[in-house]
Amino acid sequence: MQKAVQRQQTRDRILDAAEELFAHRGYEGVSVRQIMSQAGADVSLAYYHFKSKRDLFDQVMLRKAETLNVLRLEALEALERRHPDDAPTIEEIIGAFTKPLLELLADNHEEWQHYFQLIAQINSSSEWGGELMTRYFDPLVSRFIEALRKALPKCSDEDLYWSYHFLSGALTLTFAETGRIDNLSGGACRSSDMRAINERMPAFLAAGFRALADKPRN
Amino acid sequence: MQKAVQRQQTRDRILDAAEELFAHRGYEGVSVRQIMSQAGADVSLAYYHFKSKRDLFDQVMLRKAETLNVLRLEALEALERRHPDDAPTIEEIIGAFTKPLLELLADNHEEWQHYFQLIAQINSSSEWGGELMTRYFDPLVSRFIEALRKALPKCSDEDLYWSYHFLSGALTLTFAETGRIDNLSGGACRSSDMRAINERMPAFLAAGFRALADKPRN
DNA sequence: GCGCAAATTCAACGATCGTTGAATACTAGT
DNA sequence: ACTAGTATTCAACGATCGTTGAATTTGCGC
Repeated sequence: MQKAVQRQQTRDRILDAAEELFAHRGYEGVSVRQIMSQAGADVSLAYYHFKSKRDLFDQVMLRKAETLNVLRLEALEALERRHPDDAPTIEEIIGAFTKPLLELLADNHEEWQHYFQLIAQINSSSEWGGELMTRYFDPLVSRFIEALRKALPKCSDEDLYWSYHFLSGALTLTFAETGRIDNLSGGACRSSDMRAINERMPAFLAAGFRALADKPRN
Repeated sequence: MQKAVQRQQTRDRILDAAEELFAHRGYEGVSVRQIMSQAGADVSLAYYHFKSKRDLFDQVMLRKAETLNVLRLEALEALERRHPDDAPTIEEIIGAFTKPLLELLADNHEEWQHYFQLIAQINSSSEWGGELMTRYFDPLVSRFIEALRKALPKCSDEDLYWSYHFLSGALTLTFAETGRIDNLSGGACRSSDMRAINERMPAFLAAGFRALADKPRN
């Protein structure tokens, strides 16, 4: 086996183990030793491939963030290409924002579920929420908000950003699949039912956007 | 000073310090030593008042959960008393769910902000999300869902629980005041602007509920 | 004011933490 | 086959972790 190939394989095994454990127990809840044990390698190998525990965490975040941003941008641009003159509906724009997530989960559920759980934790963290989410996802988010602004020309900036904020909360919680809804609904709903989510989330959120955009301000 | 009084004061000082630090850095991110240092007491005093670190955490959760559940239930029952025959609107029910939070923040912002940040982290945690939130809040949540079901008689259980799930995500993120929206909006919105939240969140979410309730299923 | 129990401090346990430098195994290029 | 450098392992550092038992201070009832 080529050495460069093996290096990348080891690196990925470490990142996979770190991703799963960080998603499950949080950054501080996992030790480098536990990660390397799950990766099947010596502790100090982590410090050969990464500068520190924090750097390892950042690389976990970065790895899939790029994939995610590319797919979401492609979905949005494809949608806009289908609407050269008029603006797409809010449902379609939100669909372009969520569809890539659903497809990634359909292809490789376990892997991406871990990542989405990680994002949900970061997003709700008062310590890292601002900095990390901004760094990795805000450029794309701003791009989506621009599309929404075009589709809702009467909507004020303030209403637009608050609407997106509500969307963000619903989205991250839903894709984290924490099992909350399973317990609460007594089995009527399942966190992992992506079809149910796809049928409901864009409609629910689009109606919210319109409610704020159309509502007269007092 | 009475001994029983001083005991309670010390206990509360420990709980306050733990609440703030847990909210900021998470359960694993804080050591008992740091908590007791902030509380201005010896480390081992934590184990005189509480069984373990985990027990201390549980007591932090429990303390305000009861206050919160009582206030929310009162708001809902007051609303239902005002509607002896007809059902309240969705906006009113959601308002009864969120209004107590806003009022608690208005009275004592810092204290309750810490608690809401803590809840947001728990709610997004795949490890504790199911168990802890269910234990402390599900009875009241079920009560609210009953009220919503009455106001939306045509809505299926599945749509109702998914709608509440989206509400839950939007709510916990919003009240955690992570500062995400401040960064993203470039200052147009502020996480701490409770008036802006009160004007928008019930309207946004109520529209979502109606969109799912009225939408014909395919 | 004395005694007793409750509240608090002191000192320390073994375990685990993140991290590092030196030693070893391996493999690609010659 | 030899070498050079890359990947991996070994052994250990000081710091900090959660927790505990014994010693000490404190304050109320008699």
